[in-house]
Amino acid sequence: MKVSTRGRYALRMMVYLAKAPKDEFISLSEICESEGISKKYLEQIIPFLVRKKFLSATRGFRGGYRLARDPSAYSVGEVLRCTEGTLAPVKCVDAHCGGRAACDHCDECPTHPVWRKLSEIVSRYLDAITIQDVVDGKFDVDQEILFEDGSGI
Amino acid sequence: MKVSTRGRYALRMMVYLAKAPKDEFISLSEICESEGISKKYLEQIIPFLVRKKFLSATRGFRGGYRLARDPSAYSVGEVLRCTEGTLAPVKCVDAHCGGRAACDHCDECPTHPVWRKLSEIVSRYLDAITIQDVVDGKFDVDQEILFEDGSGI
DNA sequence: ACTAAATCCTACCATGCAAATAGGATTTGT
DNA sequence: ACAAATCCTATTTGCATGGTAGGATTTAGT
Repeated sequence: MKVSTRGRYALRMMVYLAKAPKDEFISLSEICESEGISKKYLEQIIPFLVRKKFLSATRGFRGGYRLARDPSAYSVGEVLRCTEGTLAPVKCVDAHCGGRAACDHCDECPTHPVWRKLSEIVSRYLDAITIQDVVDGKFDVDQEILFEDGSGI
Repeated sequence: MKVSTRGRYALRMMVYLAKAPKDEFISLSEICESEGISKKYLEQIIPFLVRKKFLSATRGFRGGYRLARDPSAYSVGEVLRCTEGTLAPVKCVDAHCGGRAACDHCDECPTHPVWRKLSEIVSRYLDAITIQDVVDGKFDVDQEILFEDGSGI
């Protein structure tokens, strides 16, 4: 039930960039030194963020990275999903497999709804906070956002 | 961000036992056949549940396992914590390390509160549903239970 | 054109852990 | 004694995480 370093590093990087002056490209060396993350390793995580247009990059002299959008336009959830692949706590509730593929008896499995709800709760929380929120230290989310269907959880 | 088979198997086993006639000892063979789980593997997970008095066991002829308490007296959270070790999504919010040990700069880390809140949310949900709830197919939890501090999340 | 600073790309390695298997020792009711 | 079961301790296998290495490519400035 752990978030891997990929997702954690990615999030820290995005937050770091969000704090930098708007439109300024920050070199990977600076990010890694400040955050204490292996440059070679972060270098390996970044392409995912670039490919999804979360970051824009310039190469060459004075090159680096910056956020492609406003910090308030990223949810933490999408950043993590981008690097982790999924936020589902078990394979069989993963949207990628259409809710099956992993096991062929999800319908009868009494524990399946537990994981589905858990997945929902996790996603709702992480999708409700933005990179800007993290910068601002705001983590309390309105219950209305989390429970917009009005059906309890 | 995955729950391992240890936790999933343990939960399924507990639910299976909860459905069995009260006070009847069920052999591991029966459980494994019904649930389609490797006997040798589940045999390895069980000691944790026995040690924590979640299950009681009898050895020898006609031996087996049964729940030590009423199904409504177990939360899903404690079962998972027992087998998974922790439900914390990152080391640095793990209660075992007292909130540090993993990293030495949790105080300044802007992402730390995200993980702490996430951990809280996950725990609150899983601690609010019982094995009996799983048997009954009840997974909707009152918002009051999840947000008992009245402070949003 | 040259150079230095940077991203980009591809491959490789090492460690740990999940998941499962194996083989037997022990207990217990009949 | 026997059979059915739990208990115990190793061992194996595979894979993902986390990290390293080396170089190719791009770019700005001189």
